[in-house]
Amino acid sequence: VNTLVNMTEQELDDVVRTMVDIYSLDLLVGEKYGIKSAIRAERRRLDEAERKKHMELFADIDGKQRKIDENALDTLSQEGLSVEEPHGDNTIILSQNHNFPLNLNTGTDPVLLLQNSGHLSTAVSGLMTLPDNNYCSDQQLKACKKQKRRRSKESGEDGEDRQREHPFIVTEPGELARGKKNGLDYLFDLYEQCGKFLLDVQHIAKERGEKCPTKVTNQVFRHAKHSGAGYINKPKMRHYVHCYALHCLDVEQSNRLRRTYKERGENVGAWRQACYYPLVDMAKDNGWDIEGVFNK
Amino acid sequence: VNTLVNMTEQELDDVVRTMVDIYSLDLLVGEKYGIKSAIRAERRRLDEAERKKHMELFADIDGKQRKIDENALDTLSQEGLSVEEPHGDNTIILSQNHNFPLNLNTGTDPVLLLQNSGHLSTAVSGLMTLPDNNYCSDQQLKACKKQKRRRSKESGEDGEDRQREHPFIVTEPGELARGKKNGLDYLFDLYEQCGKFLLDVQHIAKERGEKCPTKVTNQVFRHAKHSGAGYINKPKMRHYVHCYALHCLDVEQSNRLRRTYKERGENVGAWRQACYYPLVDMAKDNGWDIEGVFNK
DNA sequence: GCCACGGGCGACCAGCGGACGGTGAGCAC
DNA sequence: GTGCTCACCGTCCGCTGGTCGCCCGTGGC
Repeated sequence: VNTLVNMTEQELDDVVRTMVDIYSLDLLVGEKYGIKSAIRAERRRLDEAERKKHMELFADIDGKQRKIDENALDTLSQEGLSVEEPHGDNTIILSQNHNFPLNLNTGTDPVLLLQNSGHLSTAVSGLMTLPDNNYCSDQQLKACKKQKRRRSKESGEDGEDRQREHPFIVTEPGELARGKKNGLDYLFDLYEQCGKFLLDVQHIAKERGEKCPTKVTNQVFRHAKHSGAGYINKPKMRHYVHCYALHCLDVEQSNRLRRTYKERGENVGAWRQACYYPLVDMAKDNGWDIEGVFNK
Repeated sequence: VNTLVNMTEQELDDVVRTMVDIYSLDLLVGEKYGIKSAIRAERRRLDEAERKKHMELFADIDGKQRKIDENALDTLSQEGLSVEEPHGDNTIILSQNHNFPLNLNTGTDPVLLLQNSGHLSTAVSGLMTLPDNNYCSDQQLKACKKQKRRRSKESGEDGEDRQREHPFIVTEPGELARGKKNGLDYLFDLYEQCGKFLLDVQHIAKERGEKCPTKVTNQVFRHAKHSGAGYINKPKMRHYVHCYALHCLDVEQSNRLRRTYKERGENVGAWRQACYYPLVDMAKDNGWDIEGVFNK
């Protein structure tokens, strides 16, 4: 409990990042398991250890408070552990809450935070009208992140009470949907956006030396929503995945399908169904040769 | 809804397997999302569709029952869908419950199953002393898999009421632990076994064209347990992960550490802690050169 | 025999991946 | 205006990955 404690935060971050990378390799080789998480855990443990030391200094000034402080710290750091994920929230401004060891405030509305500390220091008061706050003190802040927050109006795409998106219709490539409908080009664009949001999340995670998703996870959807892209949601994106896949694997065929189905006046559901078959055929026909198509 | 239905199970399996592989590539390139699951879903949908057709033939014979049959089927097939995973259970005998579409019985004690049907047909009786049975009928058999089962006595490693494993002590390489203790060589052997179980699970999954884990998942632990390796469990394996990692990355250093700590008479906890530092140093020192060590 | 230590692993939890189907928007007439 | 089609996405669910701490095995005395 010495070498590491003497390292700077930056050094630790590097170490963790490197270990993470080693770990991935590890997995690919299929030999060993979990260095990454071990290191992450260790890092957190050490962070806490350091914090504790600092606290002890404080405590020495006020001996009586000491026990309490330490308990509080334990609780908090435990919270800190379980927070890891929600980091992703509110991170549109990429370089904001960087090396903040305890990320309790990160992603929490500043106003609410103030409320909380106030309440906590004065005892569980009856003044609290917000049920969430009650829960917060009861459950030791566990649910704070779930708090409703005002719509972030980052990059224009705002929208007040978020209406349901217009349904998709089968459009041929380049065609704009008429009436209150959305076209398939727009649908595919949503996937591109999703990809961008994934990159965002990955960068943020790497920057923090934390768990870094390899695919579009719930967290990515959350990030998208908080970044103002409320029109992106899991059920929808999952629904049309394979359509987008076809589009990526074989634009020609995808386009042909779109034209055919538009011509026939089929609805989106039918088109969506139809997208399975070329994919399956593709897989069946040349099993492995398809790889080439994927080289971006 | 024709091309695919005409394919044999075998063909479908191939297709799915291929699609799965494409999907992995997909992820690596970081371009698209979820073909695999789409195909899996589609496959299930088709399976069900076929089943339904069969049922309709049955139903035509007894028109009155038809509605009921279909409802039952819906419920059951829904069950079937969510079961996917537990497939892994009881699979030590690889070729036993193969193409069983609804695996409700799979992994359930035959005796208990009998009890269930009896009770279900006669109403919720007061004879039931097993609380689980109640739950079973209430929750439409959802919890049956959770039922305690008699210990499978596959490959010798039996053990009646499974005692807690002896604690580990720090041993030097090759040294057998004295008294009621286990040595570190044994610990590392557990990880090797874990790796074997992972391979098992992967093979089984591939064989079935189903989700195939890339690392040691809960399912692998389950498989290990059901295969008679009850002495392997998640908390333990996770606890010592990084020790095993060190052992794999640098046996020399790992061995040295073991000797030192044995000499000093340190306990396992201290040794475990100590295993972090060489790893971190390793990562710190030559960031990327460590890759070489991983080439098996 | 008895006690104190320390660690094995049962059981818990948040959040994940995945899925369904009720609203309610939308267009045709 | 009216009706009825259909698909968007709120909301659910079985698990998973990750963790904690109780219980009890264990060795020293």
